[in-house]
Amino acid sequence: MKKILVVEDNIDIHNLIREILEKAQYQVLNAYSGTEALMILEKENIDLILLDLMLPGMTGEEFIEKVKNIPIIVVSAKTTSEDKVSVLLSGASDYITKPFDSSELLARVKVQLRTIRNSNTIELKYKDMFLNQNNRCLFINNQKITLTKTEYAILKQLLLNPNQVTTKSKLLELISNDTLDCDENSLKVHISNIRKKIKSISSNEYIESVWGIGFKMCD
Amino acid sequence: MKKILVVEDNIDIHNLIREILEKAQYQVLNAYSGTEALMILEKENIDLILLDLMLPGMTGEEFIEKVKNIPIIVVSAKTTSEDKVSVLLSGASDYITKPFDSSELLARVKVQLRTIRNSNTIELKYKDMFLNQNNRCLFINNQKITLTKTEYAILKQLLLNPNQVTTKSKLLELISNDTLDCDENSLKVHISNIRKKIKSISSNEYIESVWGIGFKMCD
DNA sequence: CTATTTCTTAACTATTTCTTAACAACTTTC
DNA sequence: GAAAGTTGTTAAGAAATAGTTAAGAAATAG
Repeated sequence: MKKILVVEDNIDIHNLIREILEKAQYQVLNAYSGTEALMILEKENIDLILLDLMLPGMTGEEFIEKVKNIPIIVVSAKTTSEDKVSVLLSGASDYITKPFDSSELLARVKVQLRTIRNSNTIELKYKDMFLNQNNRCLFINNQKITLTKTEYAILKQLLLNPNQVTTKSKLLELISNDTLDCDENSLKVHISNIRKKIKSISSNEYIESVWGIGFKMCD
Repeated sequence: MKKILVVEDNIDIHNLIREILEKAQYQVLNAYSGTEALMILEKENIDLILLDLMLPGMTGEEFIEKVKNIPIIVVSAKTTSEDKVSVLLSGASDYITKPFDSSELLARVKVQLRTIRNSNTIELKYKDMFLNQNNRCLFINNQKITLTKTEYAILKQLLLNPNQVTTKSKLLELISNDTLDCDENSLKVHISNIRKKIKSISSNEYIESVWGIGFKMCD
């Protein structure tokens, strides 16, 4: 799940951008000034910055020069070539003029996020559920759930075959660490624990039990 | 000197672009069709492609999909968002509409040429953490931490794959100097020592353990 | 060769995860 | 609708893994 920092002081435009990005399943962080944005950058690992040039307290160029190694897309009302050129040369990766088309914004966001370093996230997706196979975290509605090794193994199996029932014996085989020291009782507890974790952040049901057979992802 | 391949069948525009680029000290190679461009790509080591969409014989999208790992800036007369979006999503890195401003063209060319893949000064960064690869120093919040060889190797591995779990065995392999004289116990001590050093200057947590698997940089 | 730094080992503690077991709740069968 | 079978929940203790510390071995620098 990619983290995008939106730096824009106009509330309406800020909310518009956030809505577009969240609908496209990005995690959005918000800053309303350059200094606030810099503070967030210290604490969070941001994949991309969307920046309005006219900010209180600090110019866009000053901000851009302080940021290293994170792509910046400038979103600005200034349409002249001189503006674009100076921003691009000072370090921004792209420049979009307001008013912008949401699909073009998303396309340009994607371009920035598909660089070599960002291109290797393998995610299993089901409805609004994302299982990141690189860091073994589950995201639902952009909220992170940390899974144990066994819980991860179970969910991965279910998500790999979302429309099929996975039998209890198949799941048991999966989670039995080398030797077979694991019974059906244990599996029930794991399933229960996964559901409990999910329930803490979402009211939806995700794991459905198939009586006498096993489990599958809900339709 | 960077090599730029210009793919454009209109002679006048082609010459205009070539002039602009050559004046800016780039080496320009010329193709007047998609097939010709592909032939050149096989023989030359191209850093960037400027592509007109309307080509004889092959559509722009077809061409883009055949090119791997070379940034493409599309230069097109089509100005609609749909055109831009489809081209950007199919793999182009940027899109400029005709008529274009020469300084903007040059700025966007520069942006593409300064991407990670083209630069050799990869400063490893994570949140407010910088790993200097020349002198093996770690900077957090501008304060310097001196790392040992092994500590540096571990941190470098983690920083190269942010948000990914690096397995214990992978780390062990990394730090085992030639021969395998290093066990899991030792790794635990190194991690502990790195954390202790970091803790002396920052209250943030950086290295997170993933139970049963390995370690990763914190979210 | 000596002094210093770095690495490994080992013993121990702390923490997380897994299994067990008892029981409650629900389905199916007769 | 009672009995048998299956699933769900909870809590506690067992097992596995992680973290800390200190001391001596190994490597490196002077």
